[in-house]
Amino acid sequence: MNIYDISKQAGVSIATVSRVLNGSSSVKPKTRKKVLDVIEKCGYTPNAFARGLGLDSMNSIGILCADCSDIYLAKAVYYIEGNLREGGYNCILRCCGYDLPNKQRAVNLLLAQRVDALIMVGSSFIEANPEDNKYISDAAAQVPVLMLNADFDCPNVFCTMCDDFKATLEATLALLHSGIEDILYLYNSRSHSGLKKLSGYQAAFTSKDIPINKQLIQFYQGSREDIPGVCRFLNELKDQGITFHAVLASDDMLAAGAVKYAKSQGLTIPDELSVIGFNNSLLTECSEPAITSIDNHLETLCSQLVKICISTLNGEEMPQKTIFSGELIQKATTNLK
Amino acid sequence: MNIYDISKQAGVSIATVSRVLNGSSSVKPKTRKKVLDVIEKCGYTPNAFARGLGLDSMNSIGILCADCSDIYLAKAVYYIEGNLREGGYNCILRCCGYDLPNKQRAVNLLLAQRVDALIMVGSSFIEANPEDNKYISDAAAQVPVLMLNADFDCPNVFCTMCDDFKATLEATLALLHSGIEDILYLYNSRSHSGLKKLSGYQAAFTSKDIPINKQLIQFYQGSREDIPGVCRFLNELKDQGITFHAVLASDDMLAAGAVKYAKSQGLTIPDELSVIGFNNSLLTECSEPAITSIDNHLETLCSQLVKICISTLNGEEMPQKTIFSGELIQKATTNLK
DNA sequence: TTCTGAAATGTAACCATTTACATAAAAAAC
DNA sequence: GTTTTTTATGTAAATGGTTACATTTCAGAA
Repeated sequence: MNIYDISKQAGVSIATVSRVLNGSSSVKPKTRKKVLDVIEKCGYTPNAFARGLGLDSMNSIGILCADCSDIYLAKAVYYIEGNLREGGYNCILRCCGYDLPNKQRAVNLLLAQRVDALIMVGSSFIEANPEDNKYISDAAAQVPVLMLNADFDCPNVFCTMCDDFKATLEATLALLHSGIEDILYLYNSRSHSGLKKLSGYQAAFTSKDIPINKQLIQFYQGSREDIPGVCRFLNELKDQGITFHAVLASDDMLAAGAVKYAKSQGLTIPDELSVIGFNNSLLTECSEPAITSIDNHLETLCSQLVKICISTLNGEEMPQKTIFSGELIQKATTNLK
Repeated sequence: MNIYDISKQAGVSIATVSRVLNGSSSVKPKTRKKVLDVIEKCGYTPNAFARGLGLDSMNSIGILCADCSDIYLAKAVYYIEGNLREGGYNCILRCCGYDLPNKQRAVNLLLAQRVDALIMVGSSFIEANPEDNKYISDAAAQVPVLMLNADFDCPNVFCTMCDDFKATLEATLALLHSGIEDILYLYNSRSHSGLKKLSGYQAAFTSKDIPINKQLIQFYQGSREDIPGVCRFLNELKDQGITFHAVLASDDMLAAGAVKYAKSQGLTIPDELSVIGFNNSLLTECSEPAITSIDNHLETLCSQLVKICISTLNGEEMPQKTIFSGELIQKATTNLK
């Protein structure tokens, strides 16, 4: 069943059938109806591959994501997919982990699938060594590249992000203002955004002329899902004599681990330990007490990103960077002024 | 840059280039090298659309999921995508919510994209009214349909699932054996699998000749992410005079709400309230105490499902149903024998 | 009625592959 | 050194759309 069959049965040419299907140029209402009736009767669906070949596009967007089972990235993928769907696009999803070769491979495979654009979800796509980011600019030479929560300067790369630096700066200042100075900064990702948060933390101390205790900057190497592991890690720090009265974590999972740590030590929250997480995810509500967290308006970020994506594909000129502010959502693990 | 350009530069025919690219029939090593060198030099990538048109396949699988931001479904999508990727397939992801029209629409759009198979992630795809499931059998008439955690009898539909009935039966029996009879069954989905769990719960009582208190079967209508809402809901039940000493929840989010409820009432866990969740997700570890939960071996389920998918596409005869057993993972919210 | 221009429709080229079949080259058999 | 068989390669016809351009149709003007 192809366009020829339809054209024969409707007694028109294939061009007319095609026009009816695409609503491109004008077709006489009577003809349109005749064609639509035949299409309906036959249950005909145009062949997407042939259409793709002719138009050089199948309206599909490649979504790259280190790990779509991550509670935060999953939400991002969800919002992005939803917005693209609304816009009439298909999403080809590829999880690629955190290693460069896999990321490169994933990009190449998506480009080979002839996606219209590439969306990189999460800051893990930017490598510390600038030369390693060639894979991004190479991709951008072929299709628009959209990055969520990453900051990368390159033509045809569009970044939509939360100002992690500012958000962390403000959260740290809020803790300092409430009189807590021994704040543990706990992070689990050396990604771009993890480091921006770290500098926000540091900037807060600098702005107050308070020296930074390097022991209070700790990197957690364990699995991203191992909350008991985070708890153990903090207990080990404590055993090493490192003391702190607040934990500022680069994500909610680490914050949840900190809450568990407080429980294991019999510390009251927030009096003896304040905890601030990042992303304001479901985990903040699951934990008891509910965790204060920095919300980065993920839904807005994603809808904006997709808007830019689609507009760019339609040939509109779009801003290369779109930056939103984070927002500290106070819950029960802090007692800030 | 197309196959003709390559064939010209390599001094061979396009058929030979095609054969080199596909490794189909034999090509003289010398010729192969010559062609590969030209391909390499030109950075040529075959046009996936033309390939799709010729082969009537772009090696892509449609993944349908009610909501890929759901902590459990996201993991399923992750495992499925990973296995498909390993097998050389692309994933077209479409979230479609829980309503029939959207599900139908999503299926049709994926079929219009000419996917090789359709994977439905989660039990939400089966409608209560059998007639409404025609959209599944219609789809199965075109491509293999694989269902995760759903049980549907239809040619060309392959189901991979956990025996929710048995798992819930065993969990309920374990509670009964430890002397708790007023067990609240709390669920938030009238999906297929939600109802199977319910019947497991009921069967446990029946097998022990204990009457079932209908007040202890409660449906939570709120959002799937609203843990405080679950807590409020349970408090309302308490206010209505409904008492219980255990909560068996159809997922971990509800169980986390139950733990919050115990806190709000000052009940000790597990002495005054036992809690059992479902899925053994990250939430079980985030909650304090960690929640006893039924693990349904999602990773195994998914890898099996994809294996069946790929084998079926390769023309192998595969079993229509694959059933695994769940496993009760004891943590700190129960004190079972 | 004829002319003019716009609207509707048709023709045919093009998109870039795969592959059945034909043919040429090489290897094996005689 | 032929003939036969096997292996390697080429030719050309699909695959099923889109669309530039050519042609027809038709309404309104002269």
